Amino acid sequence: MVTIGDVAQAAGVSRSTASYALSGKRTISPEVREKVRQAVEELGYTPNAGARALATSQTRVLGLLGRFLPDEFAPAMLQYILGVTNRARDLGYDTLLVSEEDGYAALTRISDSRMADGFVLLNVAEDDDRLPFLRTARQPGVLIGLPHDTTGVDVFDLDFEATGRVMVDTLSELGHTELILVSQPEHVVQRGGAYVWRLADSARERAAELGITIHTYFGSSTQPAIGDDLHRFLDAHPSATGLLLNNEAAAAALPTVLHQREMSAPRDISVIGRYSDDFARTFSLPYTAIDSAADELGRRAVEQLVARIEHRDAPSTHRVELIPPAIQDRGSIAAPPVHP
Amino acid sequence: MVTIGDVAQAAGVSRSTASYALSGKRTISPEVREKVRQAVEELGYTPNAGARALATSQTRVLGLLGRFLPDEFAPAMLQYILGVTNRARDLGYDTLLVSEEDGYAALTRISDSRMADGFVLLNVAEDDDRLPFLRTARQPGVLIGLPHDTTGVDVFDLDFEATGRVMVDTLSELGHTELILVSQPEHVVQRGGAYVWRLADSARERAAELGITIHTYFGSSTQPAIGDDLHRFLDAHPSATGLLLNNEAAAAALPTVLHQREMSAPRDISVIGRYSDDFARTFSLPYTAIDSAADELGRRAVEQLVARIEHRDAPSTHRVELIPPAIQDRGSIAAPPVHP
DNA sequence: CTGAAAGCGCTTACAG
DNA sequence: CTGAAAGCGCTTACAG
Repeated sequence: MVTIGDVAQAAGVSRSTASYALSGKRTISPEVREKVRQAVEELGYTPNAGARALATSQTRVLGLLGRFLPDEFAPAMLQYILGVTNRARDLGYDTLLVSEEDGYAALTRISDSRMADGFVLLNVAEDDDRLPFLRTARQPGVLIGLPHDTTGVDVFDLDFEATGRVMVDTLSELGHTELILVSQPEHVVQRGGAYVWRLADSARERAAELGITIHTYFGSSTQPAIGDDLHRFLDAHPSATGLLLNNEAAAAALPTVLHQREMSAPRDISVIGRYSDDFARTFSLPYTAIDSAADELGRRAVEQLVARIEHRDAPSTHRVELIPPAIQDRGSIAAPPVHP
Repeated sequence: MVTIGDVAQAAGVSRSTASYALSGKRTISPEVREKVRQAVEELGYTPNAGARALATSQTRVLGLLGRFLPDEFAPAMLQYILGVTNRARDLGYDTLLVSEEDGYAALTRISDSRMADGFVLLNVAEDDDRLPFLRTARQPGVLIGLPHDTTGVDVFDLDFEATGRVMVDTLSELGHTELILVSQPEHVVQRGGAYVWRLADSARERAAELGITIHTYFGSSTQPAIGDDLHRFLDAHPSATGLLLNNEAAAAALPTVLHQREMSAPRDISVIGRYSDDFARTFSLPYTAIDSAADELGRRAVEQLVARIEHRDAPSTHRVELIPPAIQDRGSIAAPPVHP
C-alpha cells in the first residue's frame, strides 16, 4: 500500500513535511506543497485511518446507537439515521451504526475501544441504561429522545408535551368537546417510550383545563388488530367527535375503519395524527398531522455532537432542545358535526 | 487510558505474553492466563481498535453502502440494514453505514483509508458505477441487488424474474386472462432499478407464453398521485380481473381506490403484490404478496462477505444467489368473477 | 512456555 | 521553512 513515506519520497521531502503539507498545520513553501500534491495524486495516496486514529486519538467516526425492538415499527428510524449520517458526512465524519440489542454493551465496546469520537443515541428510554456510562465516557454523547435525567448530555426531541396540548387545543378551538386519543402499544411505553405518555399526559391535562373530555387508549401496532381496536374505541364513545392518533398503524388503518362505519373525516369526525410526512406521502395516511421531524433531529444532534467533539474545552452547558410541533394540514379537521 | 502495557505490568508479564494470553495465539500457562485475565478485569482493559487495525491490517468493520435517493421510499431499506448489522455483530463485526449520494466517492474513501475489511453494497444499479472499483479493491464486496455484470463479486437478491412469472402463473391458474401490472415509477428504473423491469419483463413474457393479456404501467410512489394512477389504469381496462403490484404506495392506496369504485378483492379483482411483510403488518397492505426477504438477504450477504474476509485465499468462485419468491397468502386472490 | 524488539502508518513536538 | 525522531497501542516473528 502507498504510505506517506512513499509520497514523501516521490516529492523529495521528509515524511513530516509531507504530512504538514497535507494537513496545513504549518507553513509550507508553495513549491513543496505542489510537489506533495502531485505525488499524492500520482500515487493515489489516502491516509490510513487506523494509523491516523492511533496518532491523533481521533477517529472522525460517530457512533450511532439505535435500538430496534422486534415489535416496534423500525422503518421510521431510518429517517433519523439518514439525518445523522448525511449531516455527519457533511461535517467530515463517518457513522458506525450499532443496532445490537444490548445497547449498553454496544456503547461500552465502541467507546472503550476508541472506535468513535462521540455518540448519538437513538430511541432513548425514560430511564436509559446507557446514560450512566455515557456521562462518564471519554467521548461526548447526544440523545435523540428525552430521558428523565438529562445531566451531562445534550438532548434533542420533538416536544411531545406541546404536541399533546396543540392537538387538544386545535380541536377544542373548533368546538370539539369529546376526544379519543389512540397511543402506541402499552409495551412501547413500558420499555421506556416516555414520549408516548408525555404526549398523552399533556393532552389529558390540557383537556382538563379546558373542561373537555378525552378518552385515552393504547392501540396495537399491527394489522388487523389495530383496526379492531379502532372500532372498539369508536363504539365505546359514539359521541366523540375528535380522534388523536399517536400510532402509525392506526393512521394507516383508519381510512378503512371509517369507511366500514360509513363515516368520513372531517365530516363525521376530526382526525389529527403524529407521524412522519414521508410515511404520509408513501402510504395512505391522509390526516392532518404533526411531523416527527426525524431528519431535523438527526441533523441537529450531529451538529451539536461535532461541536462538542471539536471544542471539548468549551464551557458550554448541556442543552435540551425540544422542537415545537408543526401541524401539516391535510384537511381532516373541522368543526364537529351539528346533530339535530 | 489503560493499555496492554498496564495489563502486562499488573500481571507481571511482558506485553507480548499479555497479548498472546488474550488472543490465545500461542500456548500460555494457566497461571499466567489467569493473572492476565484478572488484570484485564481490574483495570477494565479494552484493546484500542485503531492500534489493532494498524498492527493487523484488520478492522473488524464492514462498510455498508446505501444509496437513498430523495424520491425513493427509503424506509424499506432499514430492513436490509438491520439484517446486515445484526448478522455482522453476531460474527464479530461492526458496521459503518455510508449514505452519501456519491457512492463511488464513499467506497473509495472507506476502502483506500482501510476503514473496513469488506463491503456490502445496497441498492445496486444495473450498471453500478461502484463496481469497477470494487472489483479491484483490496477488500471483498458483496451486493444486495443484481447488476448486469456480476464478475468478481458475490450477489444476493430476490429472484425478480421468478417473481414476475409466479405472479402471472398464480393468477393464470385461477383462470384470469387479463392482468394489470403496476410497477414503481419510471425514474426508479432509469436510475438503475433493474429489478423493476426484470419483474415486468418476465411477467410479460410469461403472459405471452400462456396467451393471456397483461397491461404494464409505471405508477407514482406518493399519495395522492398513485391513487389517481390506479383509477386511470382500472378505467382503461375494465375487463382486467387481476392486479399485480410492484409498488408499495400502490398497495397502500388500493384499498381506498377499490372502495371508491365499489369493488373489493378478490370478489371483483384479484390482487397480488410484492412488498415486505413488515410493511404489510404495520400499514394496511392487505394483499397476498411476495415478501422482499430484506433481512434474509442482508444476513446472507454478510455471511458470504465474512467468509471471504476470513478465507481470502479460498479459491471459491463468486456466487449469484437469487432467493425464490415466497407467496404470503392474505386472501386477495381467487377465480375471476363470472359475468352473466 | 515466555520476553525483547521490530513494525504497522501516521502526527507532532523538538531542533535547526 | 524543513528534517530526524519519538510515540500512539497494538501484534507477531525472532530468540531463548
